[in-house]
Amino acid sequence: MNPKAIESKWQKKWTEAKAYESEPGGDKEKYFVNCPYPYMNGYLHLGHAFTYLRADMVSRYQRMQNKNVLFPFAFHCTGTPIVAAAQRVEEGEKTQIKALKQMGLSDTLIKKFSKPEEWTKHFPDKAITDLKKFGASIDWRRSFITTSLNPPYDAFIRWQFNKLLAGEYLIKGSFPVVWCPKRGTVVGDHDRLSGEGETPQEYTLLKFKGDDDYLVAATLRPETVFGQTNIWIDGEGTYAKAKVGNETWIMSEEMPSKLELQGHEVEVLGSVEGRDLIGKKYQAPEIHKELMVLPSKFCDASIGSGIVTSVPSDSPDDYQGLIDLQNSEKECKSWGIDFAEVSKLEPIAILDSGEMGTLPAPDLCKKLGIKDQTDRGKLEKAKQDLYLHSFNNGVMLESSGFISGKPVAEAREMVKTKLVENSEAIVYYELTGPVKSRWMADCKVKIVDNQWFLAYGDEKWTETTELALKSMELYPSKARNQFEYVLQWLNNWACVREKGLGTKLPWDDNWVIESLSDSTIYMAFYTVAHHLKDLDEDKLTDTLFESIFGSGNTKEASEELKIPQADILDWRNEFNYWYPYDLRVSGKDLIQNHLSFSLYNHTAMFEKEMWPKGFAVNGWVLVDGEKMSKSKGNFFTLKELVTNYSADVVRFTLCNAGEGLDDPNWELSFAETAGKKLENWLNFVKENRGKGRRDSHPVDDWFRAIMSDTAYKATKASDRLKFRTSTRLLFFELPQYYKWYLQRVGEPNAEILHEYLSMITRGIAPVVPHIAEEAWSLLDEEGFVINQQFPKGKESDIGFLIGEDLIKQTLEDTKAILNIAKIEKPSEIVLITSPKWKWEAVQAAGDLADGRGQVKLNQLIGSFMPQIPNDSKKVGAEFLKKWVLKDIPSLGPEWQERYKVLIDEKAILESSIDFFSKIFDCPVSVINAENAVSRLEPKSKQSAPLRPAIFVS
RNA sequence: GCGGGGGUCGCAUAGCCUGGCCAAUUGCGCCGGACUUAAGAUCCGGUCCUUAGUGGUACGAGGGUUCGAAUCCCUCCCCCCGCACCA
Repeated sequence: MNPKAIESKWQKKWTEAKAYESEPGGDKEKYFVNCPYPYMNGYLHLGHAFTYLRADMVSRYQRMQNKNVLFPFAFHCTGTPIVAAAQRVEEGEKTQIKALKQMGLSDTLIKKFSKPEEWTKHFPDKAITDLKKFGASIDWRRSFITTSLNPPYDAFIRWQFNKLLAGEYLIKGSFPVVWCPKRGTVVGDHDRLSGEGETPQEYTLLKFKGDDDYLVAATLRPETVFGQTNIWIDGEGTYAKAKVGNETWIMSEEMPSKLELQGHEVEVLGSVEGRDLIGKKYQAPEIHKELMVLPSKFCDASIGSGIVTSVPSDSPDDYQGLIDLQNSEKECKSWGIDFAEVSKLEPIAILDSGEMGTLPAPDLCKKLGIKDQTDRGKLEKAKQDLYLHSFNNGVMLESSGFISGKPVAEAREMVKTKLVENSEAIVYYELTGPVKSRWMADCKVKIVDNQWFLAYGDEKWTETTELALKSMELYPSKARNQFEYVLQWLNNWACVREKGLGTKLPWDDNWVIESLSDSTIYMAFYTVAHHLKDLDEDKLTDTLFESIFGSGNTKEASEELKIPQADILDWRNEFNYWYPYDLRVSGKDLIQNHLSFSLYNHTAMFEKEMWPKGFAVNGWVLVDGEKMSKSKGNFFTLKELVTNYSADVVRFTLCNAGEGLDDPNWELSFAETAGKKLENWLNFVKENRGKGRRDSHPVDDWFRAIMSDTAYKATKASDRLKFRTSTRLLFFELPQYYKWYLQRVGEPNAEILHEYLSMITRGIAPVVPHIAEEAWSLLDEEGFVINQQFPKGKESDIGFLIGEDLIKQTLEDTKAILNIAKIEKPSEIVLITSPKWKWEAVQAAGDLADGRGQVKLNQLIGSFMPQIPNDSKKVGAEFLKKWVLKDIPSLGPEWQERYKVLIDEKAILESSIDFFSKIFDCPVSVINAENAVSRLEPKSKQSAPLRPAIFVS
């Protein structure tokens, strides 16, 4: 039977049996697992599949641990990408249309994709089909899409935001964004032709007061105002004169429009030549000294404000610029400035930067041997080094007024605040580098007013959230470090947008709630989604949601909304039954936003008992060690993979790809051979079911112990979501033991064989449910395998396994020796077990060992030599030295444990003489070294406990 | 730069937290054998070097702690993820 047929057969049966439709109640413990819904601008791909498979495996595993499991799923449509893509289709943009064509969409269909609604219909439908074929154990009744296209969800989000506002988790403010002036929109990283990663950077724009105008200069280091000596300007450049508020400012020609975007009223009055400003004096902020305007070459009228304040003590550029002028009277004359006055200017020490001293810029310029201000390479480096060093180590000196004694980092904020309060400066933003939008325009910084923020920066809220994190289980536990860091670092999050799909802000419908903010507590919505689907829109009110999820009174809600109170109570109970969720499975990239946001919002919206119980994070799927990407041609959709390989093969390969935080690796070679492996298992079950002998064999117990041990380990691994480990144990390692078992007993015991078949079938069911189900039916077992118990077992103690290990080891050693000796067909094999005194020696050593496992040689020899038979004294001393002291004291507790029990090696080996003779096809005998004579004697000296000497000829 | 996770015998993976049955798991690949007209599949054996056995070298590089280090500590090199208004 081909795997596809098997898969659809069982999928149909599961659906008919409503195997995954979860209802609250019953005696079982509940388990609620979920994963982030996918964004619906394309088909599900390998990356999605990995995370969803993990959730699915957990769901199946927990079900097999006798729990009532809920695993729901939904689809995300909020935000700009769908709208933007639809817009591009509308405009007939070629790359967008080509992309859709590559997805296999017809031309007529693509035309429909100019409407966002079409995306939100088409892709979720396909995703459901794909996931069903993938064998996902999802309760589809509870599915939904986000945004105002789905009224119940829309209303749910409105309730959330009203409640957040009431709880003062939402605050209002302004916010700098990267802005495309051409398109009039915010430009995220993926909307850029160049300049990815560049962001708005906050500067302090210093104002220098003149007679009837101001010069403005942007600085990153406002604390250095105390060291200002002059003002730099581009003598060759042209500047703009503009009215800003009630003042007249002189600045670069680019700047008025930037200021305007940043919320200032600006009117350009005319222009000023840089040359005309040189030699003039302006009053510097904070220090209120008159400073002269001087020309420089590093100043560029097209960058920033085109004007720079000069702090030669701490800025290499400024220092070098000053030195250059002071070195050239001629240069000064040509600009018409007073050379004598320029010569008097000296760096003013303002901060102690530790090992770089109090005048770091001059020192550094001299040290690096900078020629002049055109020596850009060296100057840039000096600037970089100095900036970081001062920020991290600098402490302000006495000369720096009210901030003296403060570290630079603190002083910077204080100075900035004071200057702004005194109207001697404003806060101003520049991009960290040039950004070009996809609409070919140079981007600028815009200040968005009236922006709403989720106050993730709030200390109290963060504290509560940290508490929530503490109570959570994380998989793998290593991920906790990252979470702890993120909670510290998260700042207020701008949570509304001017454009895109989504839910309108309840109190201001000019704003749409942003996509990361409308997906923080929706796991709660799953619990009742199917009940709210057909409710009239006018009943979807805050009252309703508050009575289901919050502290609302159900009777009052019932009267107000004309919904039977029993219904509301049912819904409320269902929420209380499933919530909180036990586990959310996600990619590790969501730690720093979505998962943390979700935690914050849970603490804001729900009582402590409803806070999430677990997060599992995983890496990003690689394909044969490479990142998956469309351009590399290794981009696979879930659909094509399932079509090409079958669901179980994809599941098996993905499960084998990796676990933990590391990036899982999809191996094509594994995928190619996985189908065969699974088929072999089915065949194996078919051939072996009902077989086996009825009587018992000494090795049976050993294999039972191994099976139990394997089951125990597999359960432990699965509890930690390590399904690869668990599958390897059951599907790859246990069969290795089984092989050995067969080799030893010839025919397996019937009961054991059945347990073996059943155990592996149940054990692999979370990973490859279809094949497992088929195998289960071949075993003539009752019910679905997906509802059976996952294999249970217990850890077996070493003592129990030791005998079989001895045989295995001896077999391997014998083979190795034959190999080395190049004996193809031995005529005789004698296994010589170690004499009793050697055992006693090893045990004595164990007894004498101190806490760290150390044994003193003379002590051991002294106490033990008398017990050694006379004829063995010499050998005995050697043995003690070589074996006991070399190995025993240096080996750990487990090793010592092994030798504690005196086992009868001879009996064990004798019981397997038949086994050995069959393998080597020659007579095999076992003797104790004490009885070794003539030709066997020399060899017998090599015998050691659990390591018999082996004589071959 | 900052924060997090990593680097293991051709490739991929386990082991590391809690040091000692660790020349180190498992899958793939490769080599040899059986079966077969042949191929595939399957099964068996091998896959660091050396040796009628217990040796050497080796877990990114270099130091350190220890009787003992893949495992603990330090330094360096390299790879991945994230650094925000974006799903």
